Amino acid sequence: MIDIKYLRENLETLREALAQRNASIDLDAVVQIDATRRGVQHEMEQLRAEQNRASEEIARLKRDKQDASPQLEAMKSVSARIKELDDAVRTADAELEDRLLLIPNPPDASVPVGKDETDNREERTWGEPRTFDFEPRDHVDLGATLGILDFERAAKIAGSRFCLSRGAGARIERALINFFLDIHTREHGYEEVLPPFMANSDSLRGTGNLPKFKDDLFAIANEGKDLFLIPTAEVPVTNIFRDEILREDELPIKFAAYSPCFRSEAGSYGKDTRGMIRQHQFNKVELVKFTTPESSFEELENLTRDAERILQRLELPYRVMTLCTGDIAFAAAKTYDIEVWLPGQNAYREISSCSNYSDFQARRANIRFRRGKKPEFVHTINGSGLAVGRTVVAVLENYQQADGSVTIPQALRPYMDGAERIAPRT
RNA sequence: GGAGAGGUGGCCGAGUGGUUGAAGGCGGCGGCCUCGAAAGCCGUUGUAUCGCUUGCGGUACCGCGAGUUCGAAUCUCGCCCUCUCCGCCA
Repeated sequence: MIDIKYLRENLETLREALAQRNASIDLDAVVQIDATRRGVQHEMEQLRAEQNRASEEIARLKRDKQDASPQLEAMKSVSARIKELDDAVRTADAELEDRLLLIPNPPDASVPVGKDETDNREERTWGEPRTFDFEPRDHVDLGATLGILDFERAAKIAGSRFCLSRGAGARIERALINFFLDIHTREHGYEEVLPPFMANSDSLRGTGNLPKFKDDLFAIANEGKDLFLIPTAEVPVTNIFRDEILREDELPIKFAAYSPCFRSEAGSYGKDTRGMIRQHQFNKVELVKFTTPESSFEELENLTRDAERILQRLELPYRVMTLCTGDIAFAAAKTYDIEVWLPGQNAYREISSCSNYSDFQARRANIRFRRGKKPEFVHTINGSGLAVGRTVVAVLENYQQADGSVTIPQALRPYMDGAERIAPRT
């Protein structure tokens, strides 16, 4: 959430930043509501002060067994007026909050200005896309031949955009989860957490998924339940410290969490319908950091490198893109996308998105830390480390052989009972 | 799902209509004492917001929301959450 004080004092800067994001927000209306609210609130507080003084007077008179009825009579109208003003303040407060919750995070100055994904900037590439002496197949073909990915039966069970993994397909998914968590906890210093896979609306508001992106979520249908399936472990993990004040010497706090992720994909009809690139449910290991404001951009660099290292260990070629102002997500101040090479699509595809949210989520979720007298908002950073389903896709497509079998990456073999390849079912 | 108990400051824990932002304790910070430390003693120690601004003052906050009242941590109603017992259950 944007700081209302910042909005008041940097109106034109903010207007420009939001324009670069292609966001149309009526900032003047916000300023107007804020001014009205403060005016009414001030008037109300003056009256309350008067009421408090009178109350003390009345208490004193009663103690002394004196008549207080004139004071009581006089305060009746003051009390009524306070109630009116209080209602007005509440109304203005609610409207102000509604509007503030819909204002995106202004992009950091280092973010390239651009209108859409074509303006994203390539930061670096790693590895060489492999050249095939045969026509490489995509993971759907490979998965069918190998008998490890069954989309037809998944559709029977749950509908489109689900996958049923079998045998080595299920096994490699589990192997990757363990591999990711082991690297991040043993080598990168993250603490493993296993969070709830459902979260309430306060939590989703904290991370910025609500109120604006309700349609992207699956809500639990039970009557009266305020619960949603999490779209990413970022939601429960970021909310671990909601409404808490941390100590400076605890920071940075680094969590790695496995969770399934549930997304309605409401806005993506007809997009990536083939295979397991875009599913209603997928596994992911998420990295989440809580940092001081001055260290957050450095910590974003580190977190991105931590995610990249997984691809390096799996020897999968990738590139890192900085998202431009027009492509960056609602809550993020800066985002790097890591895109893995997929021979089946002859393209780089996103496998991790690493963002610095600055104090945007911390303000919404009220996550602070203390150094000196005043508590300050922390900065939050998170990124995939990595999306598991898409890693399966990348491994199958990059490690496929002419006979339809798939070699298992060296780093993964200890997690697969030493197996070296996945062979077609006979 | 049924029955009961309870939600107060960083933590524990008093308070049951009127100097209560809230006793007391713990913890934190500063000081005294000491060669140093511990113990002991003294002092200090919430958050948010508004207004004049080295500082000071106002207002709000005792799970959340509504109500009664001149005045609510305290009384009434609704909701949420936690704990204990029973039932069901991986």
